[in-house]
Amino acid sequence: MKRLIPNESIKCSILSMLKERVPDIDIDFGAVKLTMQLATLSQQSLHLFEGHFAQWGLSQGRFTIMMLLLNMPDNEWTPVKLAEATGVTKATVTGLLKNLERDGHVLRQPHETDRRKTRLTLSDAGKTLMQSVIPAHFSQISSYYKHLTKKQMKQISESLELLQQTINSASNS
Amino acid sequence: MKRLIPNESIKCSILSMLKERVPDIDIDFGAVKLTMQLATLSQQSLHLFEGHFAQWGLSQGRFTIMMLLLNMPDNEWTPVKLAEATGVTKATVTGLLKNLERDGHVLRQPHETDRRKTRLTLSDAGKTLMQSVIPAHFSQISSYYKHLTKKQMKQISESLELLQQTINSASNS
DNA sequence: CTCATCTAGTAAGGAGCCTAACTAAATGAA
DNA sequence: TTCATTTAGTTAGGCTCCTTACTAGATGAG
Repeated sequence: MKRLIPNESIKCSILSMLKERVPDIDIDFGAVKLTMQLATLSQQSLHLFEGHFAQWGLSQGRFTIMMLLLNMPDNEWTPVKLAEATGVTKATVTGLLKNLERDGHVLRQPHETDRRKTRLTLSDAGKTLMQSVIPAHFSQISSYYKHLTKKQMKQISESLELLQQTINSASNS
Repeated sequence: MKRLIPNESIKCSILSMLKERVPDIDIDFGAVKLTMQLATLSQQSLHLFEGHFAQWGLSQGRFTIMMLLLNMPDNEWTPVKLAEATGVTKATVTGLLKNLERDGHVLRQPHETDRRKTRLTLSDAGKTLMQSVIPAHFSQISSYYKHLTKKQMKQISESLELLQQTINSASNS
């Protein structure tokens, strides 16, 4: 399991060590604990999703790109538009497209009027793949939450929303 | 901002597209939404932390390793022990150590009795660095949550705990 | 003692992310 | 028209992660 976050027993040791080492308190150890919890969860959830996509030789990034190409063909997708839509650099998109094209999922065609641009589309094979991935993927996901009550789901969603806001304000400061 | 998750407006389009494309319901769209929320949050929080560590030329992985070497010297740290403690492969640890040694933070010494092993310690420079990173890092973290109430913190922590369990049972199935 | 096996660690190569620097094409102000 | 600037996209090289395959040393059964 991909973590790079200390395991539980070691996390505890570190926390108690911290309390000795940084006793001058402006530090809320509740916040530190929460942060560790969040970091661990984030690692694990992303890893879970990656494992998911790996079943079909995809990854989060490859899946997202193919999802966009599949569902919004009117958009005349280009690498730059994909980069903006997914929040990743142009160079990263280039790399992902290179492999997606190599694997026969995506086609790169020159744009008719603007010769700088590249028009991106899913190949037939790519479309077929997505047709089988999508139902499996999303029913798999929804099965994870089967044992949670509506109320729990709501609480979790609210908490994630709060964290989202916290992180956004932190990122912009 | 590193995401590789579609932005909000596109996420909405995808969701509505999904409802047409996969109408045979065993799918709880609440769950799908929650998953997207979790994925986005995970990406962003990890990215925030990375930006954090980058202030001192570190990364999550480098910081974790140095934290372990600093706080638990009795442990006679070796690459294998680090890999176990952090949940990452031996090969990954080798790579991280290579760079940490190159940057003068960590020392690799041959083990006295078992010549297969490598004894790992922080260099003086590494210790000094951590002495300045730790207080700054953790006070920065705790400042993020200043505007949250105790009650909110508690709710968030519980939600993360629930998600943690959900993910763990999903990973083991 | 010997030899198969286990353990510690590294190497090679791939993927997904980044930044910085580049080419080629379009645009627009003088 | 011309030439600086902007835009689209790729390349090169770095980091962190992975898997697979290897070397060297320790261990233990016969």
